[in-house]
Amino acid sequence: MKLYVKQMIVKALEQARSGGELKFESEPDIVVEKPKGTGQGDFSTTVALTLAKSEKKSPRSVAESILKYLPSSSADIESVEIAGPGFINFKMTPEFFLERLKGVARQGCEFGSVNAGKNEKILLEFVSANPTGPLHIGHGRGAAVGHSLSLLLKRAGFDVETEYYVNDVGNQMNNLGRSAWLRYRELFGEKINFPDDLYRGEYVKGTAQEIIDLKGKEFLGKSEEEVLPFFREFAGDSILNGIREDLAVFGVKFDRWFKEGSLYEDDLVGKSVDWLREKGHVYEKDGAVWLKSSDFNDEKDRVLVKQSGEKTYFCSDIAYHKNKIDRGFSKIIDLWGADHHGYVPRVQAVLEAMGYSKDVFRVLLVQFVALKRGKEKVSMSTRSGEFITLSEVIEEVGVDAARYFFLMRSSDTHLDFDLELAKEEAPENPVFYIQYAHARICSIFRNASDSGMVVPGPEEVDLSVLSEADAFSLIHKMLILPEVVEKSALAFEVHRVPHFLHDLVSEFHSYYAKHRVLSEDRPLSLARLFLLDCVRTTIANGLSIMGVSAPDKM
RNA sequence: GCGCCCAUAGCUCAGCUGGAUAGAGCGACGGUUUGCGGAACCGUAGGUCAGAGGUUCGAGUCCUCUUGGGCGCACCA
Repeated sequence: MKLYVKQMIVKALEQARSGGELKFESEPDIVVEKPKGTGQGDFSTTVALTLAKSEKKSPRSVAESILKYLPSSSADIESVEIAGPGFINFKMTPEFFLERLKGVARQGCEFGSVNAGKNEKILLEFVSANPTGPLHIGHGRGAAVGHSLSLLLKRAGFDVETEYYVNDVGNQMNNLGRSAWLRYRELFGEKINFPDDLYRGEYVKGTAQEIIDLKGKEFLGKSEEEVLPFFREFAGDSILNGIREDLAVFGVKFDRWFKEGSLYEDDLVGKSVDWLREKGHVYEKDGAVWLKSSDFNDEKDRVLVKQSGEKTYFCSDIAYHKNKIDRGFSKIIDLWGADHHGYVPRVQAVLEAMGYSKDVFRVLLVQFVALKRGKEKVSMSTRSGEFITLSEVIEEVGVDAARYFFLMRSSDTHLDFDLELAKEEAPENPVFYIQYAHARICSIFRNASDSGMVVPGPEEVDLSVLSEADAFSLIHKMLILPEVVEKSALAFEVHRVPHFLHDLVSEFHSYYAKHRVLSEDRPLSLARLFLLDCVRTTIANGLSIMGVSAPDKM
């Protein structure tokens, strides 16, 4: 929609230049926006202000030069005028908006899709929590943001795949196996002094019980060495299955679950090290193998292979990221908890050492979630294993509210998640505010069909009876969705979607309160039904990006 | 000590590549319905955009410093 105005300005600028009135060399950035104030038209541009300096003229006189070459009125434009320090304001005709409104109905659930991504292949990795314990609320934020981001990017025309990286090797898995083994013996009555550095959470007892149910006392009396492989794998699989289930309940699915272990099966890890060594980025010191990451903006060098001969987590991560790029993605995006930010330069360094372009890899950091119950902070201590799990939160507040709350804030600020507010079916709860609007519209449709009226199609509806300013304001708002999708996708900022929806819905409720939809005036009723159907579509499409349902009734 | 993130109304937060008078929600106060869902609507109060410099025609937005908070600085994953 703005593009249309922008193109007009571009044309006018070109003409003004060939007419000798302006002398800019390269086309300036043209900002077109919806003015905040009333009486400032439907669109506004600041080009004249931007150009003023290089043209060595006052902004207003630049604006006047541009204005000469703009159509002062047409089928789409009602008027163009200069305002304030040099803004050029456009007022559009009703037909301009009404035609585009019909477009919303024609596009239906496709409305809001754009092709800004041009089918670029993106791999989005998120959650990727170690299978050493159930997902907690922080992972929930990552899951909601990651999944919605994938939906958003798809809507914006990217070819997106999602992936969960399963860290199924290494020390933590050994610790998990050992924890299960100790709990197993404990369940048979042995007195265990449970070490602090192992997993103390209740869930490990559950896993131990599962093993007993399956294998009985088969392992009793054996050495840790003997039983560890079984316990490690069993516990890991059991917990991973739990994670899968939790995510499924949350509506989050992955295209692929990528196991760290598979990198070792194909020796991709060893090959990556060899390859880096050939390039001269690897050296040996103190019996370990190091990467010269300090050559690539990392603060110091990093160990790839420990003295013990074991490879570090970083080492397999190198192979993993190389593998991702080799699979043909032009962009790989990782969503990490903010506590991993120190790890970013390291991965960037190694990818650069490997010769990949800097902007292939992008990390999005998601800040912490503080759980609250009203004013009270709910303490979360991972050490004791006493944290609130994602599934507990979902159980308490529901999928829709949980997802909405995770998505409503910019992910680079801390999030206060208020359990009381999220589960309240009250006006304070923003999820219900939006869903309520959708249900309300559906309810009007039900009433309409009771009196023999159906929402008309875009080809048959007569919208000329829509004249109130509120309707046009509502239409303008709806038509912004494609821009919201494009901009938030390019910025990787999902939170703009719920903010847009909240604004839109607020205008709808206000319209509803002022203008009765169903009345004796049949043509007007039909036109308003059509208008609301488009609002409904817009709400539903927006909610679908968030993975939140759009209910017909509540 | 070094590095990253954050600081906007009483609270929780928006503010898109710098643009017109800084916006919502909640909370507070007051109002609206014998009609389409009152889970709603309308109004009032509430701000030195942490502080100080700087760049600019123009700064909440960009730069520097200070203060305050979060996080990270492993041969853990």
